[in-house]
Amino acid sequence: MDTHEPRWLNAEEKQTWLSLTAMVINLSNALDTQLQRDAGISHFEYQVLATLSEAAERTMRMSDLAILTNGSLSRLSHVVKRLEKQGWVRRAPDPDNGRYTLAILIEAGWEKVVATAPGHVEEVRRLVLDPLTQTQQRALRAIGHRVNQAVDPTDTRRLD
Amino acid sequence: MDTHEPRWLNAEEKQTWLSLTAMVINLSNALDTQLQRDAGISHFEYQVLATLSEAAERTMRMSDLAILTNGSLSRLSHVVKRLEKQGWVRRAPDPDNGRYTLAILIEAGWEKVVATAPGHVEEVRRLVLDPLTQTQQRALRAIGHRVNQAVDPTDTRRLD
DNA sequence: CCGACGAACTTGAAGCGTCAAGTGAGGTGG
DNA sequence: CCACCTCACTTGACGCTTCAAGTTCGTCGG
Repeated sequence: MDTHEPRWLNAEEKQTWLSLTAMVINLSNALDTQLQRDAGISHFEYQVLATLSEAAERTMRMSDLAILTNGSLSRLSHVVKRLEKQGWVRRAPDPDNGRYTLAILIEAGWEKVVATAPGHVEEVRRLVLDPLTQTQQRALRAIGHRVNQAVDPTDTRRLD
Repeated sequence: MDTHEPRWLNAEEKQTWLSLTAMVINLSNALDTQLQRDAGISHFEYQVLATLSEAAERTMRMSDLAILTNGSLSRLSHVVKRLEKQGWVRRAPDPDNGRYTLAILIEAGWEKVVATAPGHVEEVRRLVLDPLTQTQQRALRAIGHRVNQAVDPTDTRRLD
């Protein structure tokens, strides 16, 4: 086999890594499943709706929304088009600067969030918050911060 | 329109949650990007090849492989078909029981893993292991274990 | 034995994300 | 004041995952 032998993973590091990848995939699946079952939307669609629902005027520029939802602009564009077709969101050019597009959560979309959020929050509690102690939650915030910094050092969101 | 008002997330819980979802997405993207760039394969394809490379005889039943890679059997079936087309894997019915299919890593696939693993491990170190202290790594293993148990209580893999 | 049932896949179609190539509005330099 | 450039998207095609239906192989009851 190889003879470069890079800094290989020892048993504990491997365990850390397996544990993390399993968690990543299991969580994604579980949340998508719950939202699909109870609300017929994907986790990303929910994130878009929920993020808009908390924004001033329930309105946000597409590019800002893309950053907050951790998605590409292209992905967001496709998703917002679908949400628009559902009658939950509308788009309008930013009057301050025609290059920007504003995504605006309209009434039916607000109602969708209100109807969906409680069940989703319950699931988040059940899968993540409830099984963890306060100390573990604090540790998880710090871990997330470190990893997110490593992935994208220019990310300056208030996620500490 | 609800007045149930479930146990809502407080500021810290919300921070924990945002931090975790951001990490989940950032990590998935970063790992897929690195593997795609350096080896032309997806993270899931790598997981399949790497898992097979560590199995006895470099052989595993499809259903066991699906569990270890956290994927559905259908997804695995499609992926293994592609890997087979690449000449990295072959399939054969289990001689002990014709209902099972064995996935077998052949020489070219082993070489692919050997060529790809060092760069991937480096990236895992850079993004996850290096930024975290020993204490945080221990905490992350425990957190992963708790969350994975919550998602699937029947999961009995040795992921402690 | 044989017929029904279930487990372990496999397949095809449909939907979502990505990537690359457009479009159109706002600067900016000459 | 107009050519050019860049930014903020938008679009279309392609690839991958999912979901629902098969198919095949054992097994178990009669």
